[in-house]
Amino acid sequence: MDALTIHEAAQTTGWSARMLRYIESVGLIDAPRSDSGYRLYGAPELQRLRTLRELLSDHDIGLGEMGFAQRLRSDADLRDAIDTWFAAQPERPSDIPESDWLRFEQDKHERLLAAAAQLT
Amino acid sequence: MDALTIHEAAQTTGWSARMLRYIESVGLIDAPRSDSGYRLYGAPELQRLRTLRELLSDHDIGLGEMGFAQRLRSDADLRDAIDTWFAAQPERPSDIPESDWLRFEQDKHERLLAAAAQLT
DNA sequence: GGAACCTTGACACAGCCGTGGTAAGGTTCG
DNA sequence: CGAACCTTACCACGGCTGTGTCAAGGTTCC
Repeated sequence: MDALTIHEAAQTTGWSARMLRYIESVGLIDAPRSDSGYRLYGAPELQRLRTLRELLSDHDIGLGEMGFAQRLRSDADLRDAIDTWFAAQPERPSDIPESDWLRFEQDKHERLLAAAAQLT
Repeated sequence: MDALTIHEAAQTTGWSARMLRYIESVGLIDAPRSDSGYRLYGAPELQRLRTLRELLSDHDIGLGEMGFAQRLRSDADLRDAIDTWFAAQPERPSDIPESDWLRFEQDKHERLLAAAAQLT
């Protein structure tokens, strides 16, 4: 009983079956497959689907944006290029010094690392 | 001679005047204004416009994505929420351990901090 | 073996995005 | 003062996105 079929998963998560396939095609949530190729949604996938839905509506972003966020985290070159572009204006200093959020980011990553360590 | 008008800036950067205004509306590059409200593009703005163009074509992303990237760096809540969503699947361990890129990120931020320090 | 699922692939369609153009009005400058 | 700029605010339009639906075919199960 711990693996729902696509329509059942749709029902309990509030997505449509079509959207579940779409989400998979975007690369955000891949459901494991049965021997014959049926998608099987277990507890982790259902959880992610629900939190995804929350995340999108809470912050008013779309699947496209999430796809981009994912690309950002898998493509180091892109991440660096964008960071560099935003960081690079030594002239006209902005009202918020760049080093502030950099420091903040680093702190956050330390927090995430600590949290991740506690998961194992 | 160190401030170009919008059409001149368009000419030398390869954008259209229309796009320069659009880029500003997205919040990526705000040109300073003259007393009467004319946009004035100085060397820093021209530089950013050129590198922006490069960035977009090199990585095949659009202004919308850049806008989202900017939102990511200014909205700590959003950043944390997305990071948490991607990080949260202790079940089904992914092939690339999460802590790897976290560590990588932290290293990168240290590099960026060092680079920023050298700018001043 | 047939009903009720699942699969992929395609067509459809509203809505937003990038981009251009134009209109109505202010500014600069010869 | 008139030409040639600039401003904002709209309309237009092709293309991509999100979403639905349908078709053709495989799977499960009573």
